[in-house]
Amino acid sequence: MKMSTGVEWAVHCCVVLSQAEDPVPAQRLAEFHGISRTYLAKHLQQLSRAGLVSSTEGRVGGYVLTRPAAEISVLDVVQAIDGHEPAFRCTEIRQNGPLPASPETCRRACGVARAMHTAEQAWRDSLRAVSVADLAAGVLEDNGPQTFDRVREWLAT
Amino acid sequence: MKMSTGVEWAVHCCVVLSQAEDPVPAQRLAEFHGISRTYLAKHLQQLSRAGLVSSTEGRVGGYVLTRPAAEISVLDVVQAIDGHEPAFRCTEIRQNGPLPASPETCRRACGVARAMHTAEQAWRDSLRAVSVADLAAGVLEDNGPQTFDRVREWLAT
DNA sequence: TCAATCGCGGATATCAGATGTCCGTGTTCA
DNA sequence: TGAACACGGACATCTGATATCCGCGATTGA
Ligand code: SF4
Ligand code: SF4
Repeated sequence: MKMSTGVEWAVHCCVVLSQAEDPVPAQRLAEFHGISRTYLAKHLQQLSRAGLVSSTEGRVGGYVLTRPAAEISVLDVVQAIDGHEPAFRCTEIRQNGPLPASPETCRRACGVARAMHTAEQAWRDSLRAVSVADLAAGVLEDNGPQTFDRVREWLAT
Repeated sequence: MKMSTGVEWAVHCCVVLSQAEDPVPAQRLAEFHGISRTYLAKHLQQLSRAGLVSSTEGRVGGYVLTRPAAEISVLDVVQAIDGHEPAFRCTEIRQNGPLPASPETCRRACGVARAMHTAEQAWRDSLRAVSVADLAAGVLEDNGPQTFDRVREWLAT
């Protein structure tokens, strides 16, 4: 049970993008976070395909959020990077062995699968309740009010 | 984000064990579910180390639950197999780059990590609310009242 | 027009962990 | 004493995550 580390990168990038007024190239986002440029590019493309960010090509291109940060939940970012596959995947072992469950009882998920899916639903609900804007506010609280001014200043360099 | 498939095996084994009156050898549990004997043995050892089942060696050995099924939650089984590591692991990328966060602000987890951990807590709470006994009751409901009689009969073979 | 900068997608390499097997040891019981 | 069993370690294998690279097309400013 491990989440892709790219999720952390993507979330941080979204927070930064929420504070930038111009498109930010992947190059810049990568060096700001001290991470691999080429690999981050892959994840930004995933965000793009998910419709969370939009890209502009060419000389002064880069990435911009497509919606206000308050309308982008952490769940959106997580699912854009990590996919929509549930963590628990039923192998239907109840259909194996000397006493297999009958096909008609297998039409709906068994109790085990139901419990797992309910738990994952609770997890998703919790992540959906937090937006990128909330996170940005948290950063200000933790690092001081001028934090994003410094970020914008560095991005303009 | 993927849970070990051994979790499904382990949960099913616990349900079966909750209905057996004698110790059940790994061999038998494996063929009942149509899965690998040697690999399942590994997982049963993990359950044993976690204190969920107890093993008796020797000629008529096997596995028995150490507690009533109602006192074993699905979370217990999941953590015994999958470990206690959180799915989200902070890499502290806020300390990288041209504007690193100061060491004292990094003493506590940032907003991103807090949101992730809260969500995982909700997931654990949901799994903790379901016991192996609950699952066994669900099986009876899905597969008919004589299901476990047939299971016990086969185990006695 | 031309060169530099940028996003995009595919191919590829690398690596860690999950999955699965095997064997030697010790233990119990018929 | 031998058969059946649990246990742990040492492997082998396979999958997916991680990471890099290259060629392409788009855009912009010199
Ligand atoms: S009992 Fe549930 S988890 Fe197990 S094989 Fe059946 S549907 Fe899948
Ligand atoms: S912002 Fe949170 S998740 Fe990101 S590096 Fe800092 S502590 Fe880790």
